[in-house]
Amino acid sequence: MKTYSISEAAKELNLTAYTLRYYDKEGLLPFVERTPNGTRLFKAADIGALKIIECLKSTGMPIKEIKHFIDWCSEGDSTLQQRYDMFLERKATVEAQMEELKKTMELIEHKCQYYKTALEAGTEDIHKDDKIEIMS
Amino acid sequence: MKTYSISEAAKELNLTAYTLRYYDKEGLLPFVERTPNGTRLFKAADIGALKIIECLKSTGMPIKEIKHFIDWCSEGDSTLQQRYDMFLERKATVEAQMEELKKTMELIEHKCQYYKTALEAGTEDIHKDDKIEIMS
DNA sequence: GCTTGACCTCGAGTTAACTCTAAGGTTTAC
DNA sequence: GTAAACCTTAGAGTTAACTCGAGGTCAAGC
Repeated sequence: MKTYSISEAAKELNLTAYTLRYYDKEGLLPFVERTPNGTRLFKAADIGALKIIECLKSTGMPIKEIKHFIDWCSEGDSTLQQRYDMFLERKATVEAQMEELKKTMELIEHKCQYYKTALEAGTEDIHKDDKIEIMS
Repeated sequence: MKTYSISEAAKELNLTAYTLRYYDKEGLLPFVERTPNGTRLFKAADIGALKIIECLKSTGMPIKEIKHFIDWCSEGDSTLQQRYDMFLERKATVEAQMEELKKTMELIEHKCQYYKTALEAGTEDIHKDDKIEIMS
Protein backbone atom coordinates (compact mmCIF):
# COMPACT_ATOMS: atom_id res chain seq x y z
CA MET A 1 0.00 0.00 0.00
CA LYS A 2 1.55 3.27 -1.15
CA THR A 3 2.21 5.92 1.45
CA TYR A 4 3.29 9.56 1.20
CA SER A 5 5.58 11.72 3.28
CA ILE A 6 4.16 15.08 4.32
CA SER A 7 5.86 16.88 1.46
CA GLU A 8 4.72 14.30 -1.09
CA ALA A 9 1.18 14.60 0.23
CA ALA A 10 1.47 18.38 0.07
CA LYS A 11 2.60 18.27 -3.54
CA GLU A 12 -0.22 15.88 -4.42
CA LEU A 13 -2.77 18.28 -2.95
CA ASN A 14 -1.20 21.56 -4.04
CA LEU A 15 -0.67 22.58 -0.45
CA THR A 16 2.44 23.13 1.64
CA ALA A 17 3.74 20.86 4.38
CA TYR A 18 3.15 23.79 6.75
CA THR A 19 -0.50 23.82 5.85
CA LEU A 20 -0.88 20.09 6.39
CA ARG A 21 0.73 20.36 9.82
CA TYR A 22 -1.57 23.24 10.58
CA TYR A 23 -4.60 21.16 9.60
CA ASP A 24 -3.33 18.37 11.80
CA LYS A 25 -2.89 20.78 14.70
CA GLU A 26 -6.47 21.95 14.18
CA GLY A 27 -7.69 18.37 14.47
CA LEU A 28 -8.55 17.80 10.82
CA LEU A 29 -6.26 14.80 10.38
CA PRO A 30 -6.78 12.40 13.31
CA PHE A 31 -6.62 9.48 10.87
CA VAL A 32 -3.05 10.11 9.69
CA GLU A 33 -0.73 7.57 11.25
CA ARG A 34 2.87 7.99 12.34
CA THR A 35 6.02 5.96 12.11
CA PRO A 36 7.55 4.90 15.46
CA ASN A 37 9.70 8.03 15.39
CA GLY A 38 6.75 10.37 14.85
CA THR A 39 6.87 11.04 11.12
CA ARG A 40 3.43 11.34 9.52
CA LEU A 41 2.57 8.66 6.99
CA PHE A 42 -0.23 9.59 4.58
CA LYS A 43 -2.16 6.70 3.02
CA ALA A 44 -4.05 6.98 -0.26
CA ALA A 45 -7.30 7.13 1.71
CA ASP A 46 -5.90 10.05 3.71
CA ILE A 47 -5.19 11.94 0.50
CA GLY A 48 -8.79 11.21 -0.46
CA ALA A 49 -10.08 12.55 2.84
CA LEU A 50 -7.96 15.66 2.37
CA LYS A 51 -9.54 16.17 -1.03
CA ILE A 52 -12.94 16.21 0.68
CA ILE A 53 -11.58 18.70 3.18
CA GLU A 54 -10.32 20.90 0.33
CA CYS A 55 -13.69 20.57 -1.34
CA LEU A 56 -15.47 21.76 1.79
CA LYS A 57 -12.97 24.56 2.20
CA SER A 58 -13.60 25.70 -1.36
CA THR A 59 -17.26 26.17 -0.49
CA GLY A 60 -16.15 28.68 2.13
CA MET A 61 -16.57 26.38 5.10
CA PRO A 62 -14.27 27.42 7.95
CA ILE A 63 -11.82 24.92 9.38
CA LYS A 64 -13.62 24.72 12.71
CA GLU A 65 -16.78 23.51 11.01
CA ILE A 66 -14.88 21.05 8.90
CA LYS A 67 -13.52 19.69 12.16
CA HIS A 68 -17.07 18.92 13.28
CA PHE A 69 -17.47 16.79 10.21
CA ILE A 70 -14.20 15.00 10.87
CA ASP A 71 -15.28 14.38 14.45
CA TRP A 72 -18.58 12.96 13.23
CA CYS A 73 -16.71 10.65 10.90
CA SER A 74 -14.72 9.32 13.86
CA GLU A 75 -17.90 8.79 15.86
CA GLY A 76 -19.37 6.35 13.36
CA ASP A 77 -22.87 5.56 12.19
CA SER A 78 -24.63 7.49 14.94
CA THR A 79 -23.72 10.72 13.15
CA LEU A 80 -24.83 9.76 9.64
CA GLN A 81 -27.80 12.13 9.82
CA GLN A 82 -25.64 15.11 10.80
CA ARG A 83 -23.24 14.39 8.00
CA TYR A 84 -26.03 14.03 5.46
CA ASP A 85 -27.57 17.30 6.63
CA MET A 86 -24.22 19.00 6.39
CA PHE A 87 -23.76 17.98 2.77
CA LEU A 88 -27.30 19.03 1.92
CA GLU A 89 -26.56 22.43 3.42
CA ARG A 90 -23.27 22.62 1.51
CA LYS A 91 -25.17 21.82 -1.65
CA ALA A 92 -27.50 24.74 -1.04
CA THR A 93 -24.51 27.00 -0.35
CA VAL A 94 -22.83 26.00 -3.58
CA GLU A 95 -26.03 26.52 -5.54
CA ALA A 96 -26.24 30.03 -4.11
CA GLN A 97 -22.60 30.64 -4.97
CA MET A 98 -23.25 29.54 -8.54
CA GLU A 99 -26.12 32.01 -8.78
CA GLU A 100 -23.95 34.80 -7.42
CA LEU A 101 -21.15 33.94 -9.77
CA LYS A 102 -23.52 34.02 -12.72
CA LYS A 103 -24.61 37.54 -11.79
CA THR A 104 -21.01 38.57 -11.33
CA MET A 105 -20.20 37.17 -14.75
CA GLU A 106 -22.99 39.15 -16.35
CA LEU A 107 -21.74 42.39 -14.87
CA ILE A 108 -18.19 41.63 -15.91
CA GLU A 109 -19.20 40.76 -19.45
CA HIS A 110 -21.13 44.00 -19.58
CA LYS A 111 -18.01 45.86 -18.49
CA CYS A 112 -15.88 44.06 -21.09
CA GLN A 113 -18.32 45.27 -23.71
CA TYR A 114 -18.32 48.76 -22.25
CA TYR A 115 -14.54 49.04 -22.39
CA LYS A 116 -14.32 47.39 -25.79
CA THR A 117 -16.50 50.06 -27.38
CA ALA A 118 -14.89 52.84 -25.35
CA LEU A 119 -11.50 51.65 -26.52
CA GLU A 120 -12.64 51.58 -30.14
CA ALA A 121 -14.00 55.10 -29.80
CA GLY A 122 -10.88 56.25 -27.97
CA THR A 123 -12.95 57.69 -25.16
CA GLU A 124 -15.33 56.68 -22.44
CA ASP A 125 -17.55 59.61 -23.41
CA ILE A 126 -19.16 57.32 -25.97
CA HIS A 127 -21.17 55.91 -23.05
CA LYS A 128 -21.99 59.32 -21.55
CA ASP A 129 -25.72 59.02 -22.04
CA ASP A 130 -26.30 55.30 -21.93
CA LYS A 131 -29.76 54.61 -20.56
CA ILE A 132 -30.30 55.47 -16.91
CA GLU A 133 -30.39 51.79 -16.05
CA ILE A 134 -29.12 50.02 -12.99
CA MET A 135 -25.57 49.92 -14.19
CA SER A 136 -23.82 50.93 -17.33
CA MET B 1 -30.55 64.19 -7.00
CA LYS B 2 -30.93 61.68 -4.19
CA THR B 3 -28.03 61.26 -1.80
CA TYR B 4 -27.33 58.75 0.95
CA SER B 5 -25.69 59.06 4.34
CA ILE B 6 -23.00 56.51 5.12
CA SER B 7 -25.42 54.28 7.02
CA GLU B 8 -28.04 54.49 4.28
CA ALA B 9 -25.39 53.58 1.72
CA ALA B 10 -24.24 50.73 3.94
CA LYS B 11 -27.76 49.36 4.23
CA GLU B 12 -28.25 49.66 0.47
CA LEU B 13 -25.10 47.62 -0.14
CA ASN B 14 -25.41 45.15 2.72
CA LEU B 15 -22.23 46.44 4.26
CA THR B 16 -21.50 48.31 7.50
CA ALA B 17 -20.56 51.97 7.84
CA TYR B 18 -17.26 50.72 9.27
CA THR B 19 -16.56 48.85 6.08
CA LEU B 20 -17.33 51.85 3.91
CA ARG B 21 -15.00 54.03 5.96
CA TYR B 22 -12.37 51.33 5.66
CA TYR B 23 -12.78 51.27 1.88
CA ASP B 24 -12.46 55.04 1.84
CA LYS B 25 -9.32 54.85 3.96
CA GLU B 26 -7.91 52.35 1.45
CA GLY B 27 -8.52 54.80 -1.38
CA LEU B 28 -11.45 53.00 -2.99
CA LEU B 29 -13.86 55.92 -2.71
CA PRO B 30 -12.12 59.09 -3.93
CA PHE B 31 -15.31 60.09 -5.75
CA VAL B 32 -17.48 60.34 -2.63
CA GLU B 33 -18.04 64.00 -1.79
CA ARG B 34 -18.36 65.61 1.60
CA THR B 35 -20.54 68.27 3.14
CA PRO B 36 -18.66 71.38 4.38
CA ASN B 37 -18.36 69.77 7.80
CA GLY B 38 -16.85 66.55 6.46
CA THR B 39 -19.83 64.18 6.36
CA ARG B 40 -19.73 61.79 3.39
CA LEU B 41 -22.52 62.18 0.85
CA PHE B 42 -23.10 59.16 -1.38
CA LYS B 43 -24.71 59.82 -4.76
CA ALA B 44 -26.59 57.17 -6.73
CA ALA B 45 -23.58 56.86 -9.06
CA ASP B 46 -21.38 56.21 -6.01
CA ILE B 47 -23.62 53.35 -4.95
CA GLY B 48 -23.28 52.05 -8.50
CA ALA B 49 -19.51 52.24 -8.34
CA LEU B 50 -19.56 50.43 -5.02
CA LYS B 51 -21.58 47.67 -6.62
CA ILE B 52 -18.79 47.25 -9.16
CA ILE B 53 -16.31 47.17 -6.30
CA GLU B 54 -18.36 44.48 -4.57
CA CYS B 55 -18.53 42.58 -7.83
CA LEU B 56 -14.75 42.65 -8.19
CA LYS B 57 -14.37 41.66 -4.56
CA SER B 58 -16.65 38.69 -5.09
CA THR B 59 -14.27 37.41 -7.76
CA GLY B 60 -11.59 37.29 -5.08
CA MET B 61 -9.81 40.44 -6.17
CA PRO B 62 -7.93 41.99 -3.24
CA ILE B 63 -8.68 45.57 -2.25
CA LYS B 64 -5.25 46.80 -3.31
CA GLU B 65 -5.87 45.64 -6.87
CA ILE B 66 -9.33 47.14 -6.90
CA LYS B 67 -7.64 50.39 -5.95
CA HIS B 68 -5.58 50.24 -9.14
CA PHE B 69 -8.79 50.09 -11.10
CA ILE B 70 -10.22 53.06 -9.18
CA ASP B 71 -7.02 55.00 -9.84
CA TRP B 72 -7.27 54.20 -13.53
CA CYS B 73 -10.84 55.45 -13.56
CA SER B 74 -9.66 58.76 -12.11
CA GLU B 75 -6.92 59.02 -14.72
CA GLY B 76 -9.36 59.01 -17.64
CA ASP B 77 -9.22 57.69 -21.18
CA SER B 78 -5.48 57.00 -21.19
CA THR B 79 -6.13 53.95 -19.02
CA LEU B 80 -8.97 52.41 -21.04
CA GLN B 81 -6.75 49.56 -22.23
CA GLN B 82 -5.66 48.63 -18.71
CA ARG B 83 -9.24 48.60 -17.54
CA TYR B 84 -10.36 46.50 -20.46
CA ASP B 85 -7.55 44.04 -19.86
CA MET B 86 -8.45 43.89 -16.20
CA PHE B 87 -12.03 42.93 -16.94
CA LEU B 88 -10.94 40.34 -19.49
CA GLU B 89 -8.70 38.83 -16.85
CA ARG B 90 -11.53 38.90 -14.31
CA LYS B 91 -13.72 37.14 -16.83
CA ALA B 92 -11.17 34.36 -17.15
CA THR B 93 -10.93 34.12 -13.37
CA VAL B 94 -14.68 33.82 -12.99
CA GLU B 95 -14.84 31.18 -15.71
CA ALA B 96 -12.24 29.18 -13.82
CA GLN B 97 -14.17 29.64 -10.60
CA MET B 98 -17.31 28.35 -12.28
CA GLU B 99 -15.44 25.25 -13.42
CA GLU B 100 -14.11 24.68 -9.92
CA LEU B 101 -17.52 25.16 -8.41
CA LYS B 102 -19.01 22.65 -10.81
CA LYS B 103 -16.46 20.04 -9.73
CA THR B 104 -17.13 20.86 -6.10
CA MET B 105 -20.83 20.44 -6.73
CA GLU B 106 -20.31 17.02 -8.27
CA LEU B 107 -18.36 15.81 -5.28
CA ILE B 108 -20.93 17.19 -2.87
CA GLU B 109 -23.80 15.60 -4.76
CA HIS B 110 -21.93 12.33 -4.68
CA LYS B 111 -21.57 12.67 -0.91
CA CYS B 112 -25.26 13.49 -0.53
CA GLN B 113 -26.01 10.26 -2.35
CA TYR B 114 -23.50 8.37 -0.27
CA TYR B 115 -25.02 9.51 3.01
CA LYS B 116 -28.57 9.08 1.78
CA THR B 117 -28.03 5.37 1.07
CA ALA B 118 -25.92 4.93 4.22
CA LEU B 119 -28.71 6.49 6.25
CA GLU B 120 -31.29 4.23 4.65
CA ALA B 121 -29.14 1.21 5.43
CA GLY B 122 -28.43 2.48 8.93
CA THR B 123 -24.71 2.06 8.41
CA GLU B 124 -21.87 3.36 6.36
CA ASP B 125 -20.69 -0.22 5.88
CA ILE B 126 -23.04 -0.43 2.92
CA HIS B 127 -20.34 1.40 0.97
CA LYS B 128 -17.48 -0.70 2.32
CA ASP B 129 -16.49 -2.14 -1.01
CA ASP B 130 -17.56 0.51 -3.43
CA LYS B 131 -15.29 0.46 -6.47
CA ILE B 132 -11.73 1.57 -5.90
CA GLU B 133 -12.40 4.79 -7.75
CA ILE B 134 -11.03 8.24 -7.15
CA MET B 135 -13.46 9.01 -4.38
CA SER B 136 -16.40 7.24 -2.86
C1' DG C 1 -29.37 75.83 26.02
C1' DC C 2 -28.90 71.17 26.33
C1' DT C 3 -29.32 66.46 25.20
C1' DT C 4 -29.49 62.90 21.60
C1' DG C 5 -27.95 60.65 17.86
C1' DA C 6 -25.49 60.38 13.65
C1' DC C 7 -21.54 61.73 11.73
C1' DC C 8 -16.24 62.28 11.87
C1' DT C 9 -10.95 60.63 12.65
C1' DC C 10 -7.32 57.94 14.36
C1' DG C 11 -5.43 54.11 15.84
C1' DA C 12 -5.77 49.78 18.11
C1' DG C 13 -7.79 45.05 18.25
C1' DT C 14 -9.66 40.85 16.05
C1' DT C 15 -9.98 36.76 13.24
C1' DA C 16 -8.85 33.17 10.06
C1' DA C 17 -5.67 30.80 7.81
C1' DC C 18 -1.69 30.27 7.13
C1' DT C 19 3.65 30.74 7.28
C1' DC C 20 7.73 30.50 9.28
C1' DT C 21 11.64 30.05 12.84
C1' DA C 22 14.30 27.74 16.27
C1' DA C 23 15.99 23.83 18.18
C1' DG C 24 16.51 19.39 17.65
C1' DG C 25 16.03 14.26 15.82
C1' DT C 26 16.57 10.76 11.87
C1' DT C 27 17.68 8.85 7.39
C1' DT C 28 20.27 8.59 2.94
C1' DA C 29 24.22 9.29 -0.01
C1' DC C 30 28.96 9.24 -0.73
C1' DG D 1 31.20 9.74 9.54
C1' DT D 2 29.36 13.74 8.15
C1' DA D 3 26.42 16.59 5.44
C1' DA D 4 22.07 17.21 3.16
C1' DA D 5 17.49 16.67 3.34
C1' DC D 6 14.13 15.20 5.52
C1' DC D 7 11.15 15.06 9.80
C1' DT D 8 9.32 16.79 14.63
C1' DT D 9 7.41 20.48 18.12
C1' DA D 10 6.01 24.92 20.15
C1' DG D 11 5.18 29.14 19.41
C1' DA D 12 5.82 33.63 17.06
C1' DG D 13 4.84 36.45 12.92
C1' DT D 14 2.13 37.75 8.82
C1' DT D 15 -1.69 39.26 6.01
C1' DA D 16 -6.19 40.73 4.62
C1' DA D 17 -10.22 42.58 5.73
C1' DC D 18 -12.55 44.16 8.71
C1' DT D 19 -14.30 45.89 13.48
C1' DC D 20 -14.39 48.67 17.15
C1' DG D 21 -13.51 52.34 20.93
C1' DA D 22 -12.36 56.88 22.31
C1' DG D 23 -12.93 61.37 21.78
C1' DG D 24 -14.79 65.12 19.05
C1' DT D 25 -18.21 67.85 15.88
C1' DC D 26 -22.67 69.22 14.55
C1' DA D 27 -27.86 69.69 13.59
C1' DA D 28 -32.49 68.76 15.35
C1' DG D 29 -35.86 68.52 18.88
C1' DC D 30 -37.65 69.68 23.54
